[in-house]
Amino acid sequence: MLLDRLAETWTAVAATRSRNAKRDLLAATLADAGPDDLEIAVSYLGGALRQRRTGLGWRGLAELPEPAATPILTLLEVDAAFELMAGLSGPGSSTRRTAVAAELFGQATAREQAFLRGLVLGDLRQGAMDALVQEGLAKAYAVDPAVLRRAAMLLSSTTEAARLLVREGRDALAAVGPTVGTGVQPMLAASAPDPSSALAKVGSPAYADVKLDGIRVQVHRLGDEVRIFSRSLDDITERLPEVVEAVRELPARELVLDGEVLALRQDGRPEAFQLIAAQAATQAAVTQVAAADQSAQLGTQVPESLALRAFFFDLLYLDGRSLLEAPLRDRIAELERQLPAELRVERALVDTADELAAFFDAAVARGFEGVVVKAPDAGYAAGRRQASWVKVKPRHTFDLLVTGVEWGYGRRQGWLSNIHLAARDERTGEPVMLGKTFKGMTDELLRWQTEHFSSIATERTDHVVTVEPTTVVEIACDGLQVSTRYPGGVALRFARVLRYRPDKTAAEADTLADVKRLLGPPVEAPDETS
DNA sequence: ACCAGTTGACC
DNA sequence: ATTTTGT
DNA sequence: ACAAAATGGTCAACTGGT
Repeated sequence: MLLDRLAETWTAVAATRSRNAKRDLLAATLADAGPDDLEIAVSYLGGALRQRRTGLGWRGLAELPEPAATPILTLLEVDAAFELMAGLSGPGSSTRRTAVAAELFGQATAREQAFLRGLVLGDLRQGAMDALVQEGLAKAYAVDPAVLRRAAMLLSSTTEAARLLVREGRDALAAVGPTVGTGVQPMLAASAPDPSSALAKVGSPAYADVKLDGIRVQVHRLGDEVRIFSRSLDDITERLPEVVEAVRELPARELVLDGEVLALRQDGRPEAFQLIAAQAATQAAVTQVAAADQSAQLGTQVPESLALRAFFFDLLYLDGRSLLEAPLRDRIAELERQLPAELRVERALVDTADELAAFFDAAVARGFEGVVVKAPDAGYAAGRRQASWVKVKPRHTFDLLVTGVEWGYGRRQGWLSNIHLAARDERTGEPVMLGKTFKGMTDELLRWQTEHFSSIATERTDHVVTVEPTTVVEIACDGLQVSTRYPGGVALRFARVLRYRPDKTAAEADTLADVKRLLGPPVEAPDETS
């Protein structure tokens, strides 16, 4: 199949808002793809290359060669080119990658170049992604969409489901079960603003799990072989040797566990997410030892490595038996039989909103992120964000100044969208930037912002309109994080707009000191000798 | 030996 | 990650 | 009820250049 066929489909899919029409367009193209093309077509129409990383990004695509006049590229050729780029590493690889990319894009027509660009950047904007491609594929092959979706979730991707479907047929799809060693799409949680609405969504009684702010992991064990997958099903086994060891010591031979990895301090409170994530992103212990040796010789400091531990909250597979369809209460019972308490997330079974609120308050007081409220009867809905799991986190609010706004893209084109947020410096009164947000804005608010901020603009560039720092906006966030980018040394985490405060003047906005109170009482500064 | 820019992954 | 919009 | 888009911040790895 020619790449042009997918580029054409992409244009057509983007042109309609009807999901059914999108599905039919996708189905027509997928029905025409041969067995060798199907996986690539499924992946590309879903907006993704088959390679997880190619080393190409927006910078690498900044200058493209003249487009070709006629389409000649085949899917196999394109996939091979990206495969080549993905495999390049070491000195000279960057130059080589640029050359390969230039050759590929030089053979592409203008429309194909735009399509490829969207694939590389994950920026297709056609109003259809993985889920709609599944529907299209199901229609093209006349299989039950629910069967296809389930297979995709259990096989880790729609591409894998497509491969199985085209090679082994419909029956093989229906027979798919969870397999030790193949990542299952993790179940996600909906969210609620407070404990009582969470309980209202889930129903009672409900389980309340302490929500840990770390790295989501799915751990597979088959005998001595242990594999750890991240939320996106990346294999991160090499980065978490302590977790491998802990799981190897369990009595069960075959396991698929769902949990969170983090580090606790001496006092039992969790380390900051930033430290945990940094540790988890660091390659194998061998490298760390080497780095420590090296820095010892140089007399420099290497940050002390954190002891990462896994805390599990679900069990999906045990010794030949899938537990995906089993109700949570049964999965929990089995989890408690198989794992010692030190490896489990703390949880309670609650009946009332008051009990839940007390559990939530206690968890937050101990430094944890919040709670996840779960329906005892629900099965494990792989890959879905259902009301059977609902997370709740404390919400903090500040009144901040808007110092600038950025022009939006895509459906926000032509509107001033992303706003720059600042607190007042308590001494000088000058705004200190703490981050940006585009969240919480309705279309109506976007219209208002565009008009309002245009009227108080002091400076304009291509992307950013600087404004007089007089507008006060009420912002919600999950907390603060240490920042080297922003001058106050902190940035807002998950900031979103609640409402504008036309009733407040700039002088009434919160100060940097007000915001920093969220960090808790200031820590004794260690003696800094250099 | 170190720095800066880019990419990719986590939340 | 969160939120809004549209089917 | 679900899917998609729009865009946030941080960190480590990697590469090329000084």
